[in-house]
Amino acid sequence: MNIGAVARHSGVTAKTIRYYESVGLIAPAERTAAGYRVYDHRDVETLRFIQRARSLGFSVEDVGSLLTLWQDRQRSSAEVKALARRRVGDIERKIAELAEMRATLTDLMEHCHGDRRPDCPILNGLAGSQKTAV
Amino acid sequence: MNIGAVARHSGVTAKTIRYYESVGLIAPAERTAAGYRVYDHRDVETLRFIQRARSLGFSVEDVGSLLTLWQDRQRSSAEVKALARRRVGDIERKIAELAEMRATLTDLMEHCHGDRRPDCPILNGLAGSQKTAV
DNA sequence: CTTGACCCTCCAGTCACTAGAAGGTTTACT
DNA sequence: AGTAAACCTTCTAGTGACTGGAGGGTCAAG
Repeated sequence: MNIGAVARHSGVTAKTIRYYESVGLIAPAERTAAGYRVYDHRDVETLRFIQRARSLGFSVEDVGSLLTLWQDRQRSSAEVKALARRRVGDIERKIAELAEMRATLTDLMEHCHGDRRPDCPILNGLAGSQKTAV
Repeated sequence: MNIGAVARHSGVTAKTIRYYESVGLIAPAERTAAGYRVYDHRDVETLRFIQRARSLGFSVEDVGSLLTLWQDRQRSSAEVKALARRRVGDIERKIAELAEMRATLTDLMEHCHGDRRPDCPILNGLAGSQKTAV
């Protein structure tokens, strides 16, 4: 399988696959005489795994750890669970932060009539009034 | 006021102030004979404005628009409100996405006993089982 | 007159790709 | 055999929003 085929099957673009190889997330692929990278169905699975982990917000570095754990039959599931738990904590902090931003913004918006008049409480709020401080 | 003082008063680091100048977000500062940047209390206010807007997740480009609107005494509040509304939309999409990630991850975690046994539903889930697909 | 705190510019690195240039290979069709 | 399209290769550079560091100049106090 060439890189294009594996890209289609895994959902990871050819560019990104080369990138993953260059940063050591995946092992360098075998090559044909002409220098083309060759893959098999296990590589497709690995790339799918990577893609799902990335879509869950794991960093490429985290995915590296997960891959090692995935491929190591001896690993304890506690390690994986710990990694996942940290990740959930990160996600929750991020959500809380965004919710706070939204609250501040909607609060500012509620006081803005949003018409042609130049007086705008949103800008006043951004300019530093205490009552809307984050 | 030197850049260090304005940094302390505005909460934006000196590095970042220079960066903002370099990308045109703020006007180039006046200089002393020795080449030191000189600021006044209006610059501190502008930088505070920028920081608050950035902390609400506006991109530097958006902050540029907001700054223009802030400094334009003739502008309508409708423009500002539209920008804020788009931003709230962005935030909500982001929150929804993160909530989905969290749901998938906690779901996977609930089925992982987290002891020393290598059987781990998180990894199995990441490897592509349909029932935990995102 | 020296110490230390401050300032300057410029270059490189971060993260996770993505775009594009310049060129080689393979496949299908005529 | 020729050719055109679709593939592949490497390389460089760009994204956003900074951050770190090198290598140097300036200023105020003691």
